[in-house]
Amino acid sequence: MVEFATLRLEDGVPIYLQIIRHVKAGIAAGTVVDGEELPSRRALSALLGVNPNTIQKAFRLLEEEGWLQSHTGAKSLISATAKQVETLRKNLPDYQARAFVRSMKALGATCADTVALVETLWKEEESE
Amino acid sequence: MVEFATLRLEDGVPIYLQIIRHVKAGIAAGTVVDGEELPSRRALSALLGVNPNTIQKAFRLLEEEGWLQSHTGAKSLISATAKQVETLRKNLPDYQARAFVRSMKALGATCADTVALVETLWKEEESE
Amino acid sequence: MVEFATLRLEDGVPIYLQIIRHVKAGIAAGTVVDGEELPSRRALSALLGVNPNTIQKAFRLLEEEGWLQSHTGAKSLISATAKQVETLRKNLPDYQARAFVRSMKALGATCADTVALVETLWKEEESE
Amino acid sequence: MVEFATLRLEDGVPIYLQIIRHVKAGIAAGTVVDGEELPSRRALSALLGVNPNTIQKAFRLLEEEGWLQSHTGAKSLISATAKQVETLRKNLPDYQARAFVRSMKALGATCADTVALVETLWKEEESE
DNA sequence: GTGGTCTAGACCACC
DNA sequence: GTGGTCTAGACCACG
Repeated sequence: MVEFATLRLEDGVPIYLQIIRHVKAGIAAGTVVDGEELPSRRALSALLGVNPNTIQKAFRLLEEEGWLQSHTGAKSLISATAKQVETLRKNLPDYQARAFVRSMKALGATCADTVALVETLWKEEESE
Repeated sequence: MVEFATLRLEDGVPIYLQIIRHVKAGIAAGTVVDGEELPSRRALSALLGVNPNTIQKAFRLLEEEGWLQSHTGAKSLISATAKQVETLRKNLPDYQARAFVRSMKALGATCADTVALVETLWKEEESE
Repeated sequence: MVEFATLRLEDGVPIYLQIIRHVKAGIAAGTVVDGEELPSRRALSALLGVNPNTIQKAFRLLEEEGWLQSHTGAKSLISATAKQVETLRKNLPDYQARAFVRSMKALGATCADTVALVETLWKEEESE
Repeated sequence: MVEFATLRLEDGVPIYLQIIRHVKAGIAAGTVVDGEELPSRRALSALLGVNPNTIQKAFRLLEEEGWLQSHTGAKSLISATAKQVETLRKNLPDYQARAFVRSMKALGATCADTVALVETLWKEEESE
């Protein structure tokens, strides 16, 4: 089952895009594999506190792009061939990480500072 | 004059927010100081390829938060007291890093993975 | 449903202000009452031939002044307590008349001229 | 000399348009006649508390429409042939008065109410 | 030239 | 369908 519990929605970015990116990023990272189940639209809607229509939109777009197969009355399943995954991994250059590195540089931080900060916060988030 | 040539606009995040962040990052980094001029709305609009109105919105919000002063017919000036800068310098990197850590966790990455990724990208960005 | 069919947009005055005035006039006249529905942004936009955003601005300002309540996905409703209506009924005609008197004086008209003009136009408008 | 002392600038309408309308309305009303002097740009700017550029714009447009003749170093003079005045009187249907009558009707006032209100306010304004 | 505002159209999230 | 927001372009007043 694709995991959404750890997804924190960010402000200013369309929610349906964040959901799509989350799924794609999981596929690229290998934590989400072909044939895996997705939560039902209703469950995900409740989990994220978002309108079912918005979930529906994300799922529809994912299906149109071929990352998802959904059959009425059954759960949606991830559909990712090795080739698709390969392409994704190349074309999804981990925007967030790259943007993060750039912004830390803009703030004048060093690589060591940044790594230390990440490690500190990682532990903090763990204990929450 | 505050520098914007290095700003690369990211897709999916409101442009005016990216401009605000860029200015704040400059202030926090110390490359932008109190009393410094900002480019005119038209100049910045042409440089970034966005509508002057979008720049206007970013500047208006920055003014409302007290980071700049603008007077009709004259250039806008950065307005940052030492105290404001201090606060910003403390909170901004932390805020960015926390969002990044959360997104990496959501992808199922480990702390070690993340640190490695940051170090790799840091070097890549350096050589560009 | 608040009626806008009789509203004739005037040139040289911001459209959103004319819309605001029309709604307030309706409330002051008693033809628009508390709890009444307003047309949707799209419907009114089509009726008046202006951008939906302009309607939105008028409605937003009316809401900020407490003359209506709007909830996403539902129609906007007029919100006018008896006290608010009373105040409006007293001040609005006076305000409009004062501006008119000033402009007629500025043209060098006499009081008698002005009264005659008003009476003439009143009849003209009646027969239309 | 064309009189501007009684002109009260209204909010929301471009200042240069209000100045143009004031002059034209004076011509149509007969209180401003051919050959009459206008105040200097500087004097009018000071009187109305408005930027000289804005006065200049109004004068320029009036001249382009043929209502004004200006010669460098001399005062501007009204230029209004009988025919022009006739045309103006027909085409300038006293927008303000008509708009005022309409708005009072929208407020549910009667003709008598309105006339009484105008007379009251006329005296009030006089004593100021 | 400068900043400020109004109108316009497209897109988002919600019912 | 609804209201809310972002981007866009033109115009205004000002120095």
